[in-house]
Amino acid sequence: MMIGMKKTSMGRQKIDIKKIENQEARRQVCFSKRRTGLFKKASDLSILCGAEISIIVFSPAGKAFSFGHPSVESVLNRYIEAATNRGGVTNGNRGSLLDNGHGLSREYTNLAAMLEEERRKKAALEESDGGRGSGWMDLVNINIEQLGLQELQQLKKKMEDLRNSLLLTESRAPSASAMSTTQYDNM
Amino acid sequence: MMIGMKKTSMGRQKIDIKKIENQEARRQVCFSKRRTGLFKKASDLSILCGAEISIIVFSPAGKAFSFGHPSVESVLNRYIEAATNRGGVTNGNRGSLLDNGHGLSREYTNLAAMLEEERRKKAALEESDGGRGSGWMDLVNINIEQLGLQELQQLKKKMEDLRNSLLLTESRAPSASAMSTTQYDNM
DNA sequence: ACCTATAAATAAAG
DNA sequence: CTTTATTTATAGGT
Repeated sequence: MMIGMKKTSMGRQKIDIKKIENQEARRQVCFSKRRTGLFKKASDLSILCGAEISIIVFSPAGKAFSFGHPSVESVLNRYIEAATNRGGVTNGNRGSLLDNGHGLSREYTNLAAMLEEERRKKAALEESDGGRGSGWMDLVNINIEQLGLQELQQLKKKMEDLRNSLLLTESRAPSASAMSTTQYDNM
Repeated sequence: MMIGMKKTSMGRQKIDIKKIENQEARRQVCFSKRRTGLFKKASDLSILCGAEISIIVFSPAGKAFSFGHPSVESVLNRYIEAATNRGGVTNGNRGSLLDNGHGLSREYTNLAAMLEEERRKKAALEESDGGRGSGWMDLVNINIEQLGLQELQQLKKKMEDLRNSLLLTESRAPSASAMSTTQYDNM
């Protein structure tokens, strides 16, 4: 830089890592730039080290963006599988459902409680249906309290398989990295 | 820096973004450093902009690491919900199952096909069971081909709800950011 | 794990 | 979107 030349920019300023509030524009710009940077870093990491990565981001406005290598779905599948095979994950997040480190009886309790809760939800749902339902759903209505641990585990696996086939089916030809800017309607 | 002082480091070197091979140690170090950096960037973004973020990373060795704000599970739930409500997502990834942009009849076809496949899987599973099963699973055995679109959609939703309650239940008290280094056994 | 020199990301402004 | 000045991330070495 030449001596005596006036600065034409104040350059990058240091900012505190705390929520940007009451500056809609500044926050939006920051989000866009940093989301781009984050996805770039993820891409670099996956290429350099051959790591599999999935990132999902919701903007403050509620738009969803995602990055995945080889794909979001394949990584989520692998994660869910790993968690399932382990019987749970311990990831440091407070309130994580997939809470590991319990014995079988505890797992049984949790499973039964969860299914019980689901049964309540379903009942409420069908009630709100105003009795218009054809009743076919009752076919899935198992008397959960009667089931043993092994059966609960089988049901769990079955539901996981079903969910996988419905939502998270293995992706095909996932050899390259992919970036995406999926946008749902603002929610 | 003092004049005449010898450089004690060659500083950061420029590297190409291509897979590091045949240098196990270098790749491992790179992975650790960059994973840390990636999670830091994600944390900064979530704090600065109030964004919700979930990151799942599998190391080349197969270890899983995750970051989530407010939690991995809550963001995955929101993502799956958003995809479900839309009837699918369009995320640029090749082979994505949640492929949107089709009419209802096409969705029906896909759903029926998926459930059909699931039926086959289940049959195979029960066969490998050697007939030891108590048969309770048949209660869930619906004649899928007979169902209409609306019923398939209800079944889909039901299965999603069940899966959510089994694996991705809403996390409690997820007000703060969380970093985690979940480790499964190498796979 | 820690250090240093340099590459890369990015805040503010145009 | 582009430029610029500065902060931040990190490759290689110890």
